[in-house]
Amino acid sequence: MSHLGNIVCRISSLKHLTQLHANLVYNSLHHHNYWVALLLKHCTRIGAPLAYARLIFNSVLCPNGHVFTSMLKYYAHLGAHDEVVSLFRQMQCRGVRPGTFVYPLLIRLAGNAGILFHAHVIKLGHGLDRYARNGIMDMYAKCGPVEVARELFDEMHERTLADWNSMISGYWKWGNEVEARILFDMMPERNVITWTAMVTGYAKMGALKSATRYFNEMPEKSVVSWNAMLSGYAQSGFAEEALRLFDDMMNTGVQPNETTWVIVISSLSLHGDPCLADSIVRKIDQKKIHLNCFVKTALVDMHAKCGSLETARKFFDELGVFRNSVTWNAMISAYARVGDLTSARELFDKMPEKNVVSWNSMIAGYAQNGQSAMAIELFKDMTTTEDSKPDEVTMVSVLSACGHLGALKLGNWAVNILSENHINLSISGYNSMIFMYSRCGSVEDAKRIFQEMVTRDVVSYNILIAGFATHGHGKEAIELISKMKEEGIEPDRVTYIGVLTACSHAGLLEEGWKVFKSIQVPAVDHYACMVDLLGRLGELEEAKKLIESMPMKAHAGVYGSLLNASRIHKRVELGELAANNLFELEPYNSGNYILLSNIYASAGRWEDIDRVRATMRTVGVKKTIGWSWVEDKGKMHKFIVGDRSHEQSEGIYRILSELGRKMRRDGYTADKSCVLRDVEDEEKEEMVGTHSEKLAICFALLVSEAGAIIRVVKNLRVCWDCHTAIKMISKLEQREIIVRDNNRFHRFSNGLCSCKDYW
DNA sequence: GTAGGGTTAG
Repeated sequence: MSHLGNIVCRISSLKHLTQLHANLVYNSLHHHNYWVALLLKHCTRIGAPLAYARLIFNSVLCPNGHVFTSMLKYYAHLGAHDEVVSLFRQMQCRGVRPGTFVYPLLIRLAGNAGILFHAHVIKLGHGLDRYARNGIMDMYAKCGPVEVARELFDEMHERTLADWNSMISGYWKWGNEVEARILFDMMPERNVITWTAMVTGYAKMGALKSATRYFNEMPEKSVVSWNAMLSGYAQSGFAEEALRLFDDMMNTGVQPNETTWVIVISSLSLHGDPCLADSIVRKIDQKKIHLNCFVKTALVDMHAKCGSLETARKFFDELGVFRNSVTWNAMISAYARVGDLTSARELFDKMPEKNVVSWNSMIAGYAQNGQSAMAIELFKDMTTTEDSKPDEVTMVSVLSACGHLGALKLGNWAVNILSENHINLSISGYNSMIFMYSRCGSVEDAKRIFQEMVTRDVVSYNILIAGFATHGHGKEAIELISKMKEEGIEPDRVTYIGVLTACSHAGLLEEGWKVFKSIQVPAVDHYACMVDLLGRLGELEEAKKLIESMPMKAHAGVYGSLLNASRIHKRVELGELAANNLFELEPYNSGNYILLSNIYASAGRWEDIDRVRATMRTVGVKKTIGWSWVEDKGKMHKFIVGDRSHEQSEGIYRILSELGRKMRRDGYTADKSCVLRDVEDEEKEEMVGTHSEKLAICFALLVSEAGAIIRVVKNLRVCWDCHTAIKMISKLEQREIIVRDNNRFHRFSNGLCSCKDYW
């Protein structure tokens, strides 16, 4: 027995626990209530896996109150509410009556199931026990309705300190700062828990000044108080302040506990400095601190964010059965962040119990790495599973993916899901809706959502301004600057990029200059926008002068604008100048070679085009593939040049040749200056050619209802030849065709296009 | 045996 006692004292891992268990089995003690209860207690403490705890529990024949209680605690600790309820019922069936202390425990840990227990407690006549009474009140304070908790509180003849504290933390939980403070001020006496609750409350709402005031005023501080203050800084993103406070804490002589380490490590993840991360790892090693799964998970995240993925993975693998869902999620999002979607998906599929965050991480991973269609696909899987319901974060990714695709029907479907699931939106939720609508070509809806918002931030404005810019609404974009200033929101770098782009697309030269001059310290991007604006309108000398006057080095965007302007105005020498700079700055961007070739083509300098082609071959740069896509019945259909892989290809090409005949009849000839075309064997094709946007439009003509608006998205610029062709199609077919290319909308109807910036 | 602090996703 004393041998067993020694083992029990040393239990700090699953290995020790299994040793003890094996020992008990050897001594035939594993049926005994005493030992089973003890084993289960340790299971809870070290977070042993569910299957193992169940094995231990099931080995006892007649569990007594202690065993049941230990198992209940284990389930409650896991947050397995259903198991708690069913085990409690089992306990009643077996006629095991637990001591009164079980009730507050269950009520506290069982969350919403607590109401069930409330009834039981009353029935069993424990209603007046002060622990049970506090437990019930605390349950209502935490799970709501908090008013019921207040009723119980008011009914009490004498209140303990714990009752006051429960009530205060209840109010904080529901964001009621006023009531929390009133109670705090009314209290006859306070303890460290009361003070800490106030610090936590203010820290969680981001009111760090108030939090600090209470923290400094409190008569005594515990580790928990320090942790509350630390996490306040960490949660608000003030990593450096948190680390400074941690130093203060160490100097005061307070021993950090595991929670402290979790907070400190997560602050370091925020900070992202590998050196600091290393130093904390060394400190932990030196102090031989016991690392629980929370600390290890924090370490996984920290290494992923500022060390290396390999180290993170090593910690992840080492955790083995101690991994919880957060550990998995941290690792999944680590892979997703760096774009390693294969590894992320592998873990995601392997993960035993996924929660919302798992889904969100994976969906966001796809959405942020240009895999919008996959993001939506995965979201559809999510809606068919029982385990997790989408939340705001999910929908932000989904809406953003719909926006990138330009899938309006899918976007509307996502908006419906928002209301069906009663998902409340914060500013970023509304922002993603504005983004979706404006990228899907529906500026009116984007504007409507923007106006509906009660509070907006700089991002809301920037998204709407960018939306106006892509639609060529220059004046409206400019107006938003003064509107945001009236609202007390300062325009930032991105705001001005949007407004200047809008001026450029709308041809507003004077207004653009005025905006540019109002920027206090213009960045390179602002110069690039200005060069674009001047260049498009033919002020090429002025544009060149502006580049020469720049206080900083010009980047590719600046020369890109100049090159594009040279193409528009057929200025060979200026184009060569811009192109040569670009070939140095970004030798692998094929677009620059194409633009230069087009300039040569317009001047009839065909041998120079061959030279550009040769350079491309030497450098090894391949022409970027252009693709277009169209939404039909919630599905995206994607086309590349000369695509014949679509199942309705036959119909598409039939429409294409019919259109070709009609257009030739009306005097259409393919533009020869459109050299280095997508298709190599151009002669073989029917007149309209096979550019992807034309195929996409023909597909839409084939499947959509007569008169419906056709929406096509293209990843590159719509070429001049296509632009002409689509104008003719819109007139011939009497259809409105909206094409979004990489930065603007073209709205074709009755032979005209809305864009004012296309030459 | 009551009340306060922790890791992941946009």
